[in-house]
This record gives sequence, C-alpha cells and structure tokens, in this order.
Amino acid sequence: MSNYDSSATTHHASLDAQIEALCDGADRTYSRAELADRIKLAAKVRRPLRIKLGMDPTAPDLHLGHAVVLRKLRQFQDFGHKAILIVGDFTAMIGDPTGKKKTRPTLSREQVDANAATYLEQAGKILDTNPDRLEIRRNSEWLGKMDFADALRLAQQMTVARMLERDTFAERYKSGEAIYIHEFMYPLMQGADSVAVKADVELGGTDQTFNNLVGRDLQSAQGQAPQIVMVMPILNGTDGVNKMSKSLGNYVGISEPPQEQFGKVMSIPDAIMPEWFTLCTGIPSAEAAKLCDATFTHPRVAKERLAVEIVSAFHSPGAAAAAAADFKRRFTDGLLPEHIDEIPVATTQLQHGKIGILNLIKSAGFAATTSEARRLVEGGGVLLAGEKITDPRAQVTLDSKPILQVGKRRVARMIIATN
RNA sequence: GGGCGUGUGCCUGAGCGGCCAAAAGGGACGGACUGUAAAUCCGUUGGCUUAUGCCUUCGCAGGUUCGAAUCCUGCCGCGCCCA
Repeated sequence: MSNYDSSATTHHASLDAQIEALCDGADRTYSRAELADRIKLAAKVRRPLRIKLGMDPTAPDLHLGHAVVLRKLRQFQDFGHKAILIVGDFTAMIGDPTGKKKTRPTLSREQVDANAATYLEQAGKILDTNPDRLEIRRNSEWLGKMDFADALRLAQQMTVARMLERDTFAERYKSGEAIYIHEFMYPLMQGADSVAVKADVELGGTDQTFNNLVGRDLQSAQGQAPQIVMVMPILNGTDGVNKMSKSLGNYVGISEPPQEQFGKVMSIPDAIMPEWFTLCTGIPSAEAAKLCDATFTHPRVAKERLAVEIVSAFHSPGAAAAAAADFKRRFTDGLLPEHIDEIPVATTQLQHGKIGILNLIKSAGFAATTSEARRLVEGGGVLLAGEKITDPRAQVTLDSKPILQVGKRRVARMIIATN
C-alpha cells in the first residue's frame, strides 16, 4: 500500500521522534517512559516490538471508531514493528461486559473464519498486511486448551474488589443490573492472550483500559516484561453525542460507498470536527486547528476537507472528489444525483398498468411497511417525477420510468421489470 | 431456600378494571429554515390494499369479569433483604 521506512528502528537519531509520533493522538500510555525504553531496547537488539490488538469476530463490520486504533497500529507497523491481531473466537463466547448482551452464542469455526476474513479485508485498508508485519492468531488456540484448574489459577490473579473498580462493573453493580461471574473472566482471558503472544504493547480504546492493564499483571506474574498499554480516545459518532457504534446507527462504515461516507461526515456537528480531524486523518494538528477555526475557514469547507480525507483513505482521492461533487450537486444545488439506480417493479405488482404509491415505495425498499409508506406520503416527503404525492391512495403508472424520491436521500428510477 | 419488590412500545417512564394502541420525555423519521452543522418550529412514530373498521402488543401461560396493561393463580427474568 503506502511506503514506509522499514529501517526506521535502526536510526537512533529518529527514536525520539518515533516515540513522539506514536504517543500522538493517544489518550494515555501506561507508561510513556516504558514505551520509550522498550523501543530503544528493541532498536538496540534489532527486534521489532509485538503490538497486540484484539478483534471481536462477532462484529465484522468496521467503522471509523475501529479505524482510530487500527491507524495507530499501522503507525507502529510503519516504524518496523509487528502487529499481532488476536481473533477473539474464544472470548466471543462471553462478550466484553461493556456491551449489554449478556451471553453470546458460541460461534462455529466457519462463522469465525468468515467474520475474521471480512474483518481482515476491511482492516487491510488500514494495516500493512505483509506477513512480516502482521501476525494473526485466534485465542481459542490457548484458551481452548485450558481446563478448569487452569481457569482457577487465572482467577486467583484477581480480586472482586479490583474487578469492581472497572467502571462498567461499578456502574452496573450500583444501578442493580445483573453481573454474571463469567463476565469477570473476560479481562482475565484477554490478559492471558497477552501472555500467550508475549505482547510488548497492547492497543485499545479507553474502554479497554482495565482489560489491557490486567494483561500487565498477568505477564508480570509469568515473568514476562509487562506490556505497555496505549489507549486511544473513543470516537464520537455522527450524532456527536454517543460513541460511534453500529447499534446506535451513528457510524461511518469503512466499506461503505464513497457517497455514503461523504454524506455522513458532512452531517456531523461542527463541535466534533477537531476530534475527527485528529483521530481520523493524518492532517497535522496546526493545520487542523486552522481548519476548525471559523474565522479562518467556513465550517462547511472544513467539513468537506474532512470528508474528502476520510473517503480518500478508504477508497481513493478520485472517489472522494466524485463524492464531493455529487454531494454538492444534490444537497447544495438541490439537484438530482448524476447516477440514479433503476429499480425494476415486477409486472405482477401492476394492475391495469398502475401501482399504488404505497406499494411502489415499498418495492423500492424506501419503507418497510405500508403504514410507514403512508406516513411518508402524508408527511409530504414523497415525490414522483418531481411531483409531490399527497394522496396515499394514488395509483401511478411507471410507463415514463419516473424518478421516485422519498425524503432527501432516497432516490431511484422506477421501471417495469422486463421479463 | 424464605420474604419483599419489579418486568410496559426503539429507550427512559406513567398508567393499577372500561374514556388504552397505551401519558410524558428522549431518539428516529418527514417537512420548514440552513452549511445533510447547531438552535428553533410543524407533523409522524404497532400492523393491515386503502378503514367513524379489523388484527396484534403492556415478561410467559392460564383464570375471574360483559370488559384486564390494570384483579387472581402458576411459571420465568431481574433487584434488595434474610438464611
């Protein structure tokens, strides 16, 4: 993909700069001094550091929030270090207690493989997938071999009081929510992963701080040098309020089409632009600050730049430019998009050459139910061939291949299926 | 194991025999305004071939009643207290 200086670790003069760069953007590093020592040691003995990151094989759809950590991992790779991606196929049986789901079904090997493949395909847009720079392991490899006695020994490393320090547990305990004993095992398992792969550094979001720090303790107990823990800030979602997550629907997916990504970025509140610039783009902080200062840059212009950067990273600069042009055309100039998908309607749906507007909306996939379609029509959000439809009982013809618009974003040309 | 609570629509949360498809807020969606920003305003927010109509919903299963989300019984989940 992009170039990187594989010999960077050997340039002693650049080590301070490396440390500086690696810590940039991180929320916290436990500790920066240890990281500096470890990097210097690694350079001395010409050994790349092992940078661990866990992935959840139950959620293979990556978004910008995941990208924050992956970008940091890529940065380590570019300095010559090795990324260790842990496929949490075993830990997936529990699920990180952060989530609301209590117990997850065990995934079949095939499902894990499929999800991991999807994950890698997306992560590959950010990571260096060269085998010298990327090692992939699944944690069932070692966790699956442990017996109950092993598990007990693991559990002996932790006290209930310590476990309850973790904010998610503390909150749930206080508010009377259920906490199951097996959830306590999650941090321990994750820590065991660090022991198993001999991690030098573990990356994660700030919500992983506790889990990652447990790894340090377990490694120490095993006589290993404890991993350095670096946690990245949690990216706010497009709503600007909640952390980005698929279930909240406030995410920008890594593999979404350019226009989709562009539009979503344009919809974020101005207030979170600085955060997005630093966590999602490689734009130097000084430049980003200037972009986010309304006295220098109109917020819309700054946001366009942000959107272009993001789309470029996951697609291409060309795709980003096209998305920008399309966005301008549609939402600034209020015109129809250049390319409009055609959606065929089966002839069986037609009666005497006509179809009810509600069914047409459903056929286009613009509403899930007839009632929803009705509400859209009654709310004045439906246009057919540029004409507003206000009567939910309207029967329309598709002979002229009319363009159906529902709301501002849903547009399609409705045609009669040919077969 | 025992006692006391609690379980409502996407979420929070009222309702405690009929006026309940179910208050209120949030979120979401549509519209106005705009920069697909913020703020504000308006509308909608279970389903149904088109409805002063029907069906489904208030943890699950039964029961009482002309009629239940509301009362009773059992079961399940969660919390607290006692053991």
